[in-house]
Amino acid sequence: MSTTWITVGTPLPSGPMRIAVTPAGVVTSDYLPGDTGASVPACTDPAKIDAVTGRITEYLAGRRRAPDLPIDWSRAGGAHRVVLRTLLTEVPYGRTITYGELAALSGVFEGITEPGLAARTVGQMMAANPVPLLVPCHRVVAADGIGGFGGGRVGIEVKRWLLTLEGVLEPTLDWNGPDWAEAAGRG
DNA sequence: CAGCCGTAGGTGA
DNA sequence: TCACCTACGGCTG
Repeated sequence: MSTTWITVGTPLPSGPMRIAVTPAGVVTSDYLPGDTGASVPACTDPAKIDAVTGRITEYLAGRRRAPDLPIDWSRAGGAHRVVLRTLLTEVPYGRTITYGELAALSGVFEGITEPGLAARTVGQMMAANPVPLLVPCHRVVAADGIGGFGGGRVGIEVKRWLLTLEGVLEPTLDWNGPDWAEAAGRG
């Protein structure tokens, strides 16, 4: 499977994102475009670059409710994939769900009775989400707060930024995204 | 209210 | 294949 990278500039606190695409769709996205090995070449297909760049840019500008890019699910299998797909299809823009609620909704943890175990496992799965942003793992929060996020210290800032974009959180003074009042319908 | 701990899936070597 | 590391949450002191 040929994989190529596309770097997309964003207003996120973490800076540009790195998106890996295959013929099937987006297989990996990463908020922190580290030097992930030289074996993967940059994408040179203008159509793909336009689609990926355009839709992510529009989503982050508040002009689109989801990136709506095709996802290559090959990096997530079994229960992991079920949970990610449940999140993608059941939790809409501007809504949040707790780790425990998503666990129950996915139906993957039927036999688990240990309190908190299913929720923690979902946290693991979110942390291992191969396509953050496309699968809105930022909408999954802890029962008693915002929960965590990958990518070190800047990670939680990215989560807060995305939740602010979707009108879940109120913007801070350094908010650099689209007009929140307009996006929230308070015009 | 602030820790502590159980438990299982992902990831890198 | 193995060891290590968590993006939680209920319970205890």
